[in-house]
This record gives sequence, C-alpha cells and structure tokens, in this order.
Amino acid sequence: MPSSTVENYIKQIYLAQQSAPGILVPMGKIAALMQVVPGTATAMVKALAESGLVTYEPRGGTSLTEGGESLALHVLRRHRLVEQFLVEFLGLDWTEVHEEAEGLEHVISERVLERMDSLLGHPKFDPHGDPIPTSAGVMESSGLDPLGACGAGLHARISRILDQDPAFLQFVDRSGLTPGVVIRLVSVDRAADAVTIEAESKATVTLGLGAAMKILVHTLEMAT
Amino acid sequence: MPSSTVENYIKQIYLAQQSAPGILVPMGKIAALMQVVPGTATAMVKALAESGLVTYEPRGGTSLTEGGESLALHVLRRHRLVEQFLVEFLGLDWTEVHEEAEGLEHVISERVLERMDSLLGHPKFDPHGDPIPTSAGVMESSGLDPLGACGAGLHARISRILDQDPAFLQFVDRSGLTPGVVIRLVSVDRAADAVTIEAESKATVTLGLGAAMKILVHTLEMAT
DNA sequence: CTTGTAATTTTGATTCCTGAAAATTAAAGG
DNA sequence: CCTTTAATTTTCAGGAATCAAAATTACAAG
Repeated sequence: MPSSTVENYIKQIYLAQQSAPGILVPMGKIAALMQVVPGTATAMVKALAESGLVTYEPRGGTSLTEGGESLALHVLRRHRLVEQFLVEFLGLDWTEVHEEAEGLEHVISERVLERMDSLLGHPKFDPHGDPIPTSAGVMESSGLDPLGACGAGLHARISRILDQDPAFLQFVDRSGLTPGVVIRLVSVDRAADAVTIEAESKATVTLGLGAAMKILVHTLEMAT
Repeated sequence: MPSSTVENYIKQIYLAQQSAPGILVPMGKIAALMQVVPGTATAMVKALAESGLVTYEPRGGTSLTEGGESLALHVLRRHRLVEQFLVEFLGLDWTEVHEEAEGLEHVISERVLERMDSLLGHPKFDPHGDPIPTSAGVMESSGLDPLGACGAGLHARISRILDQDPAFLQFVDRSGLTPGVVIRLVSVDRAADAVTIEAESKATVTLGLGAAMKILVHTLEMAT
C-alpha cells in the first residue's frame, strides 16, 4: 500500500501534467508543489520510478505510468468525494474543505468511500467544480473556458475554480462567483488587466485577469 | 503535533493503565499491544518521556503524565465519535467500524469532529458502549459489571463490549447481545466455564466465561 | 567557443520508527 | 547463595523521507 507521501507526489505529478500536457513534469515543479528542496524531489521520483508509478528521464522530467495515473485518479476521487461530503453532509464551508480532505484522502477506506458516494447520489463534481473520477478511474474532461479568455458580452455559468487557497475562494464566495452561478461578462480590459462581471443580482465585480484565468465557465447560448 | 505513532502509543498506554490501574504499564505489554519488538517499545517510551507525555521508570514501566492523559482522551474522543458517526450517518456495520476509525482518528480536524458531535447530538457512548470523552477531556467512569462476574437470575442491560475483534463482535451481534439489550442471566456454571443468558425474545445463548467477562452490563432492579 | 545562469543531481547527514540479537537485570527456586 | 528464567535494555542496522550544500549538466548569450 502506497504511503501518504507517495500518494501526494503522484497526485501532484498528475495535476502538473494536466496543466502542461504533453511535456514531462520537471523536478523543480514537483519540488515546488511538494514544498521540498529539489534534491528531495529527485530522490523521491527515482523511488517512484523504481516502484513503477512513473517514468523518469534524468534531466528531463517525469510522467505517470498507467499504474501511476490510476493511483492518482483514485486519490483524487477520495479527495473530491470527501470534500463534497464535508460540504453536503457536515455543512462545512466549501472554501475550507480542501485542507480537511488533504488528510482524509489517505485513510478513507473503499467501503466508507462508496458509502459516501451513494449517499451523495454519485456526484460528478466537488464543491469547487472539480470533476470526480469514477471508481473505475475515469474522469470527465471539462471543456470549460477560463473567464479571463472570454470576450465581453458573454453569458456564462461559473463551473470550476482552479485554486484551493481559502483566501481566494473566500473572495470568490463573497463576490458571488461560486460554481453554478450564471453571470455576464461586462468588459475585458486587457490594458487594465481587469475584467468586470455582472452577477444575477445585477451587482458587478471587477477582478484581475490573473484571478479571472482561475475561474472556468461554461458559455451559454444567450436568449436574445 | 504528535505523529500517528505517538498517538497510538499514548492511546494504548492509557487503555492498558485502565485495565490494570495503579501499577505501571510494563514494556512488554506495550510491545504486545503495538505489535513491535520489546526494544522498540523501550526506545519509543523513552522518547515519549523525553517529550513529557509519560514518566518512565527503567525496568519498572511507564505511566501517562497529565499531558499524556489529555492526549489519550482526545484521541479516544476522535476514535469513538468517528465510530458513532460511521454507524449512525453512513450506516456501516458496528462490528467493523473500529478498524476504520483507527486511521481516521489521526486526521480528523477539530472542526470536523465538533460538527460530527453536534450532528450526533453529543452522544455519550460509541456503538460498542465505550464512553466518549468530552471535548474538555472528561470521560465518564462506567460502574458496570462483567457479565461473567454476575450471579444467576440477574436482570441486566448489556452496556459495553470490551473487544474490538470483528469475529467476536459478530458473534455478539448474532446472539442479540448488542449494547442496549436487556437480558436475564439464567445460569452461571463455573465448573463448565459457561454462562447462559435469556434474551428479550426468550431465546437463550450459552457462552464461555472468557467471553462473558468481555460483556459489561448494567444490573437492573427487577420488577418482581 | 567560452562563459554565466538556472535546473538538476549527488553526497552526506538527520529524524523517526523499526527489527535483530546480544547483554543486562530482577526475581524466583532450589 | 547460586542458578535459571523472563523481562528489559542496549547496540547496531536499515528504510523512508527529508535538508544542506557542493557538483554537474544544459543551455542561452555574448
């Protein structure tokens, strides 16, 4: 059985691979994500390669094997299902459940997990809009657009927030930009590095492009 | 923050101290409970003493300090509350939740724990009848009698099962001797090493004295 | 082609927890 | 008082994961 540490490395490599597909994940990236010094990442990735979870190219980087990807998806399933459970059944704040799930994802048994899954009605997404892999290890690919890459006038539904930092999530929450909410993109001012959004309540919020890139939306056909 | 290993040692020392009050817990006992070789237990207890959780008398044994006892009670609170939650809210089998809680007890945050506690209505006992310490670290002392030490004819309510082995618990469950059930002690045959019990349903079960000592009951005034 | 820089790897230590096996101690029995 | 036995302690070693710091490599710029 893989240790929590192994599961965390594999999870981070998976996520890094998602955000930069095609290329190998460099050691520096892993070290940063895992908050360890580079040498530690190198040593660990070598060990992971030894156990068949990743392939390792010296001075090139690493990528998950099939086994590694399967493990990553199972860890993500546990993490996201737990998040959903904590929000739905325990009434915790969605901006703070990520941290809770970080620990729980390594100790939840299959039995408990499947119980949660069925109580929740087999949810497809967690509170941040992140897709939940199936127990078979299949995860939906999103087909969503970063708000910061959309054009003015667009109507869209907020669908996913790509940042787990409570400070950011609380800003999102305060601004009424939680997943599920329908908004209109009032303006995109590339020079000012800002976008302005109109919520359902007609209130407007302006945020930086950097933040807007972390908010994924599903664009809607507008009923003219 | 104490590691899972530390929490487990402290928990076992606490439980050992409960079952043999007054005397120091010998190293061999700890080694057996933790399933490590004696040398490991010695080394670990020295480290625990170093960090102020236990007192250690070479060749004598160990006992918890106030700090150690407080930690033990918090771990037990987490363990037992989680068990109760798994049974009440996730519908898991009470004979199997102990193992699940073994892992969860080390990663459940205060926030999640208190949420569970209030959803459960601040239960005083877990599914095995084990008392749940309060968040302040106070645990009720039971005042219960082992079934094997009672006299024939007695009416009593099953209140606590002192064994977490699923095989034993399933036997208890099958025999209808779960906590809460009211029974009558038909006979105690010390020579045959057996006791016979009549359940509410009038069905009778016979079990060995060893097993009967692990079942604690609350004796009832009988309505003659 | 040389140099500077950034990323990576290597080397050597350290902490935590563990087992194996030998040495020590305490206690009990003759 | 000596001997046996059981419990405990000591010593040594090893695996997992880490850091610090030096060495190496790759690459881009001059």
